[in-house]
Amino acid sequence: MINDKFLKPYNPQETEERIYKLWEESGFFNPDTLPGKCEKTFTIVMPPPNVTGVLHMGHALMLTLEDIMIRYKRMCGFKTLWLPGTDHAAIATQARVEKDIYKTEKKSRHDLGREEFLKRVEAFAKQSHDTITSQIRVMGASCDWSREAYTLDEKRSLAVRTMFKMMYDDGLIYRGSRIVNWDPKGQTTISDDEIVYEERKAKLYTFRYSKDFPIPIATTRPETKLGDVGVAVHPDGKWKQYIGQTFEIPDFAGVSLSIKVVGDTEVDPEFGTGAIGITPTHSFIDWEIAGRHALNKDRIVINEYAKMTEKAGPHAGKKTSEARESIVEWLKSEGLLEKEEEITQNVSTAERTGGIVEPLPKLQWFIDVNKPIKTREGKTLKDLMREAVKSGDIKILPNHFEKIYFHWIENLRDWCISRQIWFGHRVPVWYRSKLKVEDKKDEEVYVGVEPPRGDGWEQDPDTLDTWFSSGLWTFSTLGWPEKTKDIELYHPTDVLETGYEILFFWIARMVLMTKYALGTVPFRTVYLHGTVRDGQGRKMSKSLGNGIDPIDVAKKFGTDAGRMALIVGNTPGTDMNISEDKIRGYKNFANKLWNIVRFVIENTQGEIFEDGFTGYTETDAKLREERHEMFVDVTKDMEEYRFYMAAEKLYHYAWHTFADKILEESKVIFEKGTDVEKKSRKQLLIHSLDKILKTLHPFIPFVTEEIWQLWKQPKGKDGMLMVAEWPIK
RNA sequence: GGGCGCAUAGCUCAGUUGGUUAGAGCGUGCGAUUCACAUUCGCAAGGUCGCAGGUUCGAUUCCUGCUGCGCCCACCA
Repeated sequence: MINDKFLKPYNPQETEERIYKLWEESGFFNPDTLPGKCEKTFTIVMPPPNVTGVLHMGHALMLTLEDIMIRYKRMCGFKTLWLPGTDHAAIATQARVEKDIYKTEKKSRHDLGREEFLKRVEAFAKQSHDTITSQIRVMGASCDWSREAYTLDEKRSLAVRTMFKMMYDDGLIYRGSRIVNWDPKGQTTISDDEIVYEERKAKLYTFRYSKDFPIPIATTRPETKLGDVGVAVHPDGKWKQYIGQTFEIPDFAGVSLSIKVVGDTEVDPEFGTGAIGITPTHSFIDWEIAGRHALNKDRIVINEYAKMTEKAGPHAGKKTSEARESIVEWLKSEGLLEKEEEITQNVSTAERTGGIVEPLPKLQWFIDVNKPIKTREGKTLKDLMREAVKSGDIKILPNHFEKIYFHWIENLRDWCISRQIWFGHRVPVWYRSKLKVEDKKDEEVYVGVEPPRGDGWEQDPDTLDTWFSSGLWTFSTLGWPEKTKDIELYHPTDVLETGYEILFFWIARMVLMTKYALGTVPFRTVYLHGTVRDGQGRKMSKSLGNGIDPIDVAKKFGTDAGRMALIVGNTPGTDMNISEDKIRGYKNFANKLWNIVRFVIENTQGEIFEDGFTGYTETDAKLREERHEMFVDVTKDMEEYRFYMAAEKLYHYAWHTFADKILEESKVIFEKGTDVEKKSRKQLLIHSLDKILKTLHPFIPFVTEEIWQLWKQPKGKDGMLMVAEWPIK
C-alpha cells in the first residue's frame, strides 16, 4: 500500500535530519567500512572552514560540489574518502576574539596575558567549531567524521614542527632582517596576500635635500626622507654625471644626511624627476637598491607604532602624519619645495585590521623560494611549484587559471612565515640568551620538533603564518609525518575543490609543501568555483543585508533545493547569482519528484522490478533508448566536472520528459491499453524512476533517499540509495 | 602599469570539440484543470548572440581590431 506520507507534499524539515542520521550511522561515510570490492580510491580533503564564524553560501557551494563528486564516485564503486576539518585561521580568529573582549571588557590581549588570552581564543574556537560542523551536516555532506582534523590539533602541530625542522635543516627556512609588511594596528607582520589596496588622494612633493643638491626628488612621504642614504638614477639618464658622488647635508629638517648618488637600471629615467630618493628601511624597492650598492640599511626613522624614532631628531615621537606636515613646512620655509601636486595612489592596508601597512625592516623567519634543494635534484621551491602544473600532473579547472598561477610564481618573493600574534603554531625555535631578538650576537639557536633540554632556553614568541599549516593539509590530515596506511592509500588526493580567491594563498602553498616534503603533488585536479552573489550579482554583505544564509534556506526550502539552486548554471571559475526565487523553483522540483513517485507507485501496484526485462513495446523501447542516451550523456558530464549541465539535464528529463510526457501518455495506456502495453509501460516506469533517483541522488540526496526508502523498502543498510550502483558504467 | 576574463530573450545565465528552426529558469500574456502535484499542464510573445573586419561551403562558436564592464596582480619614486 502507498505510504500516507505521499498524500501530503514533500516535507524536507521532517526528513533531512533523520536521513542524515541514517547515513552517518551506516558507517558508509568511512571508506574502511564501505561495502564493495573495488580498491580504486577517490579522495577529497575538505578545505577547512575557519573557526571564526558560521557557514555561508560559499561554504554551501563548496560542500555541495564536493558532496556531488563524492557521492557520484561512491556510487561508481570507488573507495571514497572525504576528509573534513576546520582551520584555526590565526589572524582572523585572534582579531575576532580581541574585538569581542575589547567590546565587552575594554581589555586588550596584553591586559589578559598570553596564557589567559589563548584560553579565551580556544574556548571561542571550540564553540564555533561545533556550530560549523553541525552546519556541515545540515548540508548533507557525506564526509568521514571519524577522520576529522583541525589545523591546530596535536597531530597537525607535530606535522608543522616536523616540516619546519626539515626545511630549516635543508636551509630553506632562514631568519633574516628584511623589509616586511608591518601592520601597526595589528602589531604584526602580514604577507603580501593579506594586503588590500585602497585608492586615496595624496600629495606628491618635489623637493631638494638642500639648495646646492643638484637633483630634485619626488615623494608622497616626506617623513621617510629623514632616513634617506642615497639617490638612485638611471646609469644612462640625465643625472649620470653625479653617479658616485656623495653629498653631505648637515641640516635636513633637523637631521644630517649623507646622500650617495648611485646608478641603477631599475630607475625609470622618464618618470618623475628621473631619480629616486633611497630610504632603505621604509621601502621595498629602496631596500633592494641599497643592497646592490652597499648603502647603509640601518637608518630606521619610523617604529612599530608608526611613530618617528630617535633617529628622526627633532621629529622623534611624532606620528608619521605630523612629521610629514612639519617637514613640508620646513621645506617650504627653506624654499626647497619645488612642486606639490594632487595624485591618487594605492595605499596598502591590512586586510584584517584596516591599518595602513608600514614597510619596516624586521628580524623574521622566511622560506627561501629560490634556493636549490639537494633532495629534489637541485630544484627550487619555485621550480617545484611551476613544474607540478606545467607537467600536467595537476590540472586546474577552468584552464585559464593556470596562466594566473604561473604569473604569480614568477613574481613570488621569499615567504615571510612568522607572525607576531599569539594564536597559532608557535615557531619551534628556542634561544639561549636573554639578548633581544633584534640582536642575534652571542645567541644560541635551537630548532627542533621537541623543546631542547637544559636551562635558559626561551621559545621564539612568534607564531607561524596560518598558511604554513594549511599548506600541509592534504597529508597532515592523513597522518604525516607518520608513515600511515592512509597516506599510502589516499595520497595524492584526487580533487581539490575551492574558491578561486585562494589560488595563491593556499593552493600554491600546498603544492610547494607537498612537492618538497613528499615529492608528489597534493592533488590531481583543482576545481575552482566562483563567488556566490545575490540575485542582482552583488556581493553578499552584512551592510547590504542581501545575504542568504544556507541554514535558513535549509529550513525554508530544504537543503536539496538550496543545493540544486547552487549547482544549476554554475560553471567553474565564474561567479554565480542566487536568489530565493531560484531556490523556490527547486523546492518545487523536490515536490514534483515526490508526486512522480506517488503516481508511479499507485499505477504499478503489484508489479515487480524485472531486471533485464525485454518485453517492451516499440514505443517504450524507443523511450528507453532515449533515456539511456541521456544518462550516458550525464555520466560524461559527471566525469568531466560539468555538474551544472548534468543537473540541468536530469532536472529537465525528470520533469519535462518523464512527468509531462511519459506519465501523461501512461494515463491513456493504463486506461485503454492492452495487457502487453500495460506491462511494458509499468516496467518502463519503474526502471526509469529507479535510474532517475540514482542519478539525481548526488545532487539532491535527501529527497531521493527518502523516496527510495519508502518505495523500495530495503531490508538492510546495504540497500540504501547512497550506496546503490550508478546506472551507467 | 601588467595579466585574466565577460558582453546571448525584460532579468539571471547555459550553449561540451564551428553544422538545420540559438536554449533553460524566473518574469509577461492567453487558455485548461479538484483525474500524482500547498498546484500543475498546454500555448504564445520576445534575441540582426556588443561593434567592425577576417578565415571557412558555413561563425554565437576560431582569428584581429574597437567599445563597454568585471576581476586579479604591482615597491612609479
